[in-house]
Amino acid sequence: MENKTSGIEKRISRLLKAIQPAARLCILLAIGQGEACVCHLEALLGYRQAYISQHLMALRNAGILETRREGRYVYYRLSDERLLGLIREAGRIAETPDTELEALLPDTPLPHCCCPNCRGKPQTSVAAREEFSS
Amino acid sequence: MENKTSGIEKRISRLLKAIQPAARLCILLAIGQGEACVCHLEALLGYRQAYISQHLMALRNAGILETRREGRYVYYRLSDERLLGLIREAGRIAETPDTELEALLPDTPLPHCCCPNCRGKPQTSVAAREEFSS
DNA sequence: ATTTTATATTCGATAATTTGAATATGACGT
DNA sequence: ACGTCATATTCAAATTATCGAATATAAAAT
Repeated sequence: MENKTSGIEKRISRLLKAIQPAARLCILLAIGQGEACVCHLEALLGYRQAYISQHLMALRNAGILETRREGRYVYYRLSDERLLGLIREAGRIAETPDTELEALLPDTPLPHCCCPNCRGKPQTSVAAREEFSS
Repeated sequence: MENKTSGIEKRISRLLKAIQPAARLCILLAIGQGEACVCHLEALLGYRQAYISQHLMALRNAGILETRREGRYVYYRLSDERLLGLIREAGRIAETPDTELEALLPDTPLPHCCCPNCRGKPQTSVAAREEFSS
């Protein structure tokens, strides 16, 4: 294959490939502009711990996520906030009403999460998230 | 795997997956806001015809490209111009200076292209594209 | 020290993607 | 009708991604 591709598309390709799997989009949206620890994502998204960790590792290796350790908890945050905008724009193009996406962004205490940010705090209607999920 | 993913991420995922391969990004950038036929892409990108057609088919199946037949030529265009913005934003996030991306967008006559748009027209500096490509 | 809790890593089987090669189709010129 | 040019499709092999299962590490609690 005589490839005339400049390196730029390859970088974009790597970025898109890293965020493309649905589970990773969920994770990124769940983290949003804030931070989230693994147990939070576990409680929010209903995936198993190891599964989430694998995706987090992939995203970290791609330079998309950064971590902060605090005791036994590890908090993940986006290394570039523009990523959220990118995903939102993709959502618009994919014929998603913007409102639906917003509903996925919240960063609120969860009943089944063990992390300091969730424990003992009041719970919002967002936890009703499980309802409209498959 | 007890998946709590709503359908939105899946739609985004499908979109990103469709445009993610580097060859498809090249194709989409080559088409730009205008139109391009297969032979044009062939001449511009240096891929083989069948290879390009395969990617075009995938993009068409994903609803990203539309076609217009004119004689024996088939012209492809983006079904949604916002896709270019999406790719550009991804380029920015992937630490690509915007100028580099712009250099990939032109829609100019090519020396080795047989299509009506290229044949017989003067050639611009853009055909020097082959130089800085791998 | 040992256990528990939170998170990370490794491994392997299955599934999906990629890409070249060969071939097919469809339109035009002769 | 036949050949040729532009494009599309099919097939299969090689590569790569996905995801569950098992296990490892790291920090706190006991």
